Amino acid sequence: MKVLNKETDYAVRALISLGMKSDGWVSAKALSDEQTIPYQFLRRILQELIRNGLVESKEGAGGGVRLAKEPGLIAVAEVIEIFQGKVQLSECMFRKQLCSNRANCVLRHEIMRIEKMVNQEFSQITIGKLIDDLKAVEAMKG
Amino acid sequence: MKVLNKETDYAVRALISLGMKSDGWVSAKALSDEQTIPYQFLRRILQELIRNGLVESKEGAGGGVRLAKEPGLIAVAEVIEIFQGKVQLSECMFRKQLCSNRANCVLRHEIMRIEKMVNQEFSQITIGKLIDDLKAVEAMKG
DNA sequence: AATTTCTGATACTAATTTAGTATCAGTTAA
DNA sequence: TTAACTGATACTAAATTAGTATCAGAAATT
Repeated sequence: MKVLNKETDYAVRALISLGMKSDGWVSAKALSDEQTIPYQFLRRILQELIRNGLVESKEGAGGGVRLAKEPGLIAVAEVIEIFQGKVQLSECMFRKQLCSNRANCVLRHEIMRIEKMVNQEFSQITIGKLIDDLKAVEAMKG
Repeated sequence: MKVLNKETDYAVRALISLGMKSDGWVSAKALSDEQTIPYQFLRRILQELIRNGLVESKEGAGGGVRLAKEPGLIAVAEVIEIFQGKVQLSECMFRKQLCSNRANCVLRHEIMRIEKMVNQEFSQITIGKLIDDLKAVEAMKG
């Protein structure tokens, strides 16, 4: 059971990398090389991040992308939602056969609780936090 | 982002159904009809549940399957693990580029915490509990 | 003005996973 | 001996995920 797919994975890595370079525009090519993410794939991912306001871009030579917000304001939950949609159960688990009244369905209730929990957790992990953690690890290594 | 796939979904439904019939063997055919689960698919799912000791079977005419344990001792977590494997992150998120020391990797640590949490929650939801919840809902409907 | 370096948009193919089907051998009850 | 079952396993189809390709247009550089 894989929690994060490649898009989310690459997106988070790209966001971390962008967050660590505070100045100027970074080209998709440069990012792709640095993080060894397939170039065209990364382009599409960046475009999606741009559409969703996490990243902004500048066209033309010397252009590129950069974070559109403080790293501390970008939660991993947002990234997951962009590329994988909201966490949800199999739609059929609580169907007719077992539970004719969806609204009152206790089972459904149970799992929505878990979903909410997971979402809250991922909301608290921001790109900024990941960068800090990374720096801490780097520092320890000396 | 789908948490449960069809196999898990069908498996849970089958287990609930079996748990509600306390007596005798139920044929895959009967279960398939009752829960409208594709017969051959259900057969494979049941075989997997049998291999994993959640269900036991009797061959031949008049045979079928039944729970091998108390419903209260079968956790949804087990079922998920059988059909979808342990919850895990994308393997690549914490690779070389970002974190050369997997063992000490703080990021990894973060998400393993969430995984553990989810697992604990799913461990507490047993087939027995689901059956009780279902009965409560049925009773309310009058 | 022409060229190069970049993004925007979007269509496409390939690989993998998930869902579902089919078949045959063997077991048990009637 | 036949019908109703499971055991094992190979197969196909559909959907999703991963990755590629292409063309148009924008800005910096020459």
